[in-house]
Amino acid sequence: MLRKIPLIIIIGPTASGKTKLAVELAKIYQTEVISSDSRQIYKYMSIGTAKPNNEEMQGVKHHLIDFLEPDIDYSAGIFEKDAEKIVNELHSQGKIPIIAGGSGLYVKALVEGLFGDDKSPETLEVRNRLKAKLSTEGKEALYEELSEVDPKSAEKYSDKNSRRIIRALEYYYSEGKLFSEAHCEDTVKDLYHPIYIALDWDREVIYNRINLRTELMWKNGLIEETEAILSKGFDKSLNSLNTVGYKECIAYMEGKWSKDTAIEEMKKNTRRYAKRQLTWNRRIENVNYLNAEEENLILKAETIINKIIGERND
RNA sequence: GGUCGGGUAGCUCAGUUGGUAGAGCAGAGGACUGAAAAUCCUCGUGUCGGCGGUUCAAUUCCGUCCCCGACCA
Repeated sequence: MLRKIPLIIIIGPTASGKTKLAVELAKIYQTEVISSDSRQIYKYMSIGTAKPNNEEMQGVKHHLIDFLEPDIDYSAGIFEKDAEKIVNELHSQGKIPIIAGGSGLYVKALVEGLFGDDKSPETLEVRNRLKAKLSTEGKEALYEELSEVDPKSAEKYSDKNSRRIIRALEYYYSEGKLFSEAHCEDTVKDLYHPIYIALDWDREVIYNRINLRTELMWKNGLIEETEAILSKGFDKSLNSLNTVGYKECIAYMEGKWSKDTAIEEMKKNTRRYAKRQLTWNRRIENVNYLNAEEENLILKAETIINKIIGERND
């Protein structure tokens, strides 16, 4: 019987200390870290994404960090493939992979898998067509189209979130299958045994950490970093730059906001991001919550992990 | 000490010709399978500064006290 591969997965809102805990655990288990962060993948975006530097990594190898130019598109699907490969490599070396990062969908894609094939050029074409329709005819028209094609998906996306509508339509047109039907099929991969460790802070405390970290980012050169990225010729409309921190910094650089306003907006948007992460994480089952303010945090995490690994019989 | 403004949601304020109140922001809850640091939905009860008085009824009118601001001494 093939055993499932254990994965240590560190979750928690932004600024909760995931990176640090991941590094400490990697040292203990003599393993490596796979980042599940949709923005730390990009080169040059370091201060604004709180990408760990050499000192913070303490010699622990980090994968899927700092390896793409900001104009390269990436996605949960590509992440799944990339991460899977590294997981297998580490596992074959007898190492337990540690996954740490803020992008919940990426983690889900890795652990549970995604249905459908890779994004084909054809899919992109369909998406562009749908985006064009959105801007000329509006989201009501798109929603109507989805209601006709796939009423079940339309019901699910009754909030008329145009991103979701486009995705459901794009899936149907490029795969020839209803998005809602694909959803019903069993897509859970069941290859892995995820061990979730969540860093839990009082709301007020994590918000304070976010506020302080934001101030620090500006002090440590967020403006210079953003300037450098733009002067390399990367356009501000790139998805990679549609990111908390860079958006506000660009608004400041363009004179739309004062520096103070930009900083306050960045704090607020980071807080909201953290809140969304918390909402997402609440739906994950079998999460081991650790009070991040407690003493011996690392030891506690280690105890939990050892217990689970010792008990598992898959 | 005197005069004039103010004191209403966490903040900034609106309002009630007397029938116990509502915006913006902040915040909260939620959705979300290839853009996810993205994208989208929902949510406003608070001793209307305290205590008295008038009134069927006061947050609203009157008195008084407290607090904040400006000006005058």
